[in-house]
Amino acid sequence: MSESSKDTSSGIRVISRAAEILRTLNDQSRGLSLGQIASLVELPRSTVQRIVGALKVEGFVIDGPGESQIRIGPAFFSIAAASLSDFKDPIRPYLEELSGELDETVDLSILSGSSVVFLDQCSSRRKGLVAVSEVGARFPAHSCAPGKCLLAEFEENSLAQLLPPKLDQLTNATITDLEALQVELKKVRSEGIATDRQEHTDGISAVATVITNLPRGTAAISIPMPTQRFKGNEKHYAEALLAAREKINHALGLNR
Amino acid sequence: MSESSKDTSSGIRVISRAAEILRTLNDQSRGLSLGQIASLVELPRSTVQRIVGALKVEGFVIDGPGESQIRIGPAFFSIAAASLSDFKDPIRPYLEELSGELDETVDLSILSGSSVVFLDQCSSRRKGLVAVSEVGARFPAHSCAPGKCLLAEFEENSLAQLLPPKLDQLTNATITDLEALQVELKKVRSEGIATDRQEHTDGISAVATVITNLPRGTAAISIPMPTQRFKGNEKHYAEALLAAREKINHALGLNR
DNA sequence: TTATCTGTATCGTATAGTGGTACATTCCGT
DNA sequence: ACGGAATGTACCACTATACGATACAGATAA
Repeated sequence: MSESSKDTSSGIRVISRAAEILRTLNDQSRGLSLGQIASLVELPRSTVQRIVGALKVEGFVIDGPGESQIRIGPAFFSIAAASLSDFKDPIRPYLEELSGELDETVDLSILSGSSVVFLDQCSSRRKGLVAVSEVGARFPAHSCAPGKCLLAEFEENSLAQLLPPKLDQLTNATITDLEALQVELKKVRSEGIATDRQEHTDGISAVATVITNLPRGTAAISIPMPTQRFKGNEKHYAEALLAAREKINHALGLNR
Repeated sequence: MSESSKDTSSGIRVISRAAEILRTLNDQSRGLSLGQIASLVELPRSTVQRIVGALKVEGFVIDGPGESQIRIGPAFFSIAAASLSDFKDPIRPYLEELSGELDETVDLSILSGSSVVFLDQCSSRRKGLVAVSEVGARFPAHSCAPGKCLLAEFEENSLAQLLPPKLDQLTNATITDLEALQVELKKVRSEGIATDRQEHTDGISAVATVITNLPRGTAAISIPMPTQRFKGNEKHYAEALLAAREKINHALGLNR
């Protein structure tokens, strides 16, 4: 019913609050003060201070040099560093192979809330125009190829909760209407390929597909490139991507 | 002793419990069942199930393919991936420079509890014998060069709580006595360099130094190599390391 | 069959987290 | 120099909240 932002919905309240604080901290890599966090997550400062204090003890957050510099802490790195390798390493060889074959950049990414996060990248050795995004970068999911193929894995009706109420417009090709996005995702589901035609960055297009049933969840592989190289070769890149996916699924023993 | 494992000591109980569950999961990268977790962290299964449930909602843990496959989840990656880059990227160029200059592997690591975790690595292009440890790997801190220089940053009396009661012996050069370790650390503090003479792995020696006051905490830079190349050149490598540290401190505007 | 795992659900209880309120500092723009 | 508004830290009565014993369905094994 209507009402409130009882979005929490389930689980232990402190934990969902702590998680929200961590997500908030992660967005602002400059660091935040207790008060800033409190107003961003809409909780009393005293409550935030206790939770942050607890997270600090565990190393999940850390004080920066000065005041108002609370940030994501090293415990996060140490836990993630180990598991991140488990995630990336098995797929890495296939990214390299695909990248070498096409001589284009290939990215590995996952969904984090309504954003795509890039976990790994194989750069092409090509000179001249190359599309590169940083590992660790976040893109709004609705605006890029890997995001769209990851979103396509969800039920139609669960998307509304997942996505923000308003879809940001990044270029004039960005899909900002939920209905239009649903139509697009339907196409993605049937083709197995998502295409981004300058929807995130002018001049850059991309294709992507999804790898499901990985031991740690679902990831996307994408190939971004200058639109000029993409035009006319859409099919070529899509097929290479699907072939790579097939190879990965087979090699890692994923069903589907 | 006395009593209980009230090691928690501070913070919110659920959070320290959740953190312990996460650390436990991270150690066993194969995944664990609720019951297994429960017995490892010594909590009732129902309690573990609620906490794990809450963590699952937030994406911090995820179910693996089958049963008894609870693991670290993608939310961890997505938060860490972004912040990890913030941590590594500013230092990376200097690692590369040092690695190129010496033609040896250079590692970046941090302390996680009583372990060292490797966050980044520049491999030498040298043929033949090269010392490589995986990014994400964990070494007991007392047994390796980066670990010793990170431990040297602590007060003498706080070490006893930080380290496990018994120091594991990995080779017959490993320091397993706390007193002896304290003496060694005193030397590390005065010289600014920690040396590992086959204390972690037979045949491998290493030097390391510490970078303090980084925006996200403290890290170590280390150069592992076959003992045969290290012998007689200790000073050469130590000086290169200190010079690199100076350069980093200056470039990143860290005091000290 | 029984025994032992798996994950899931229920529910009365009191513990554990909550958040108002207050304080010492420090850094602003008066 | 002076408020005013930040900062982080601390206290504490209240009751909502997390706790964990207990139970159930399903799977696997002996």
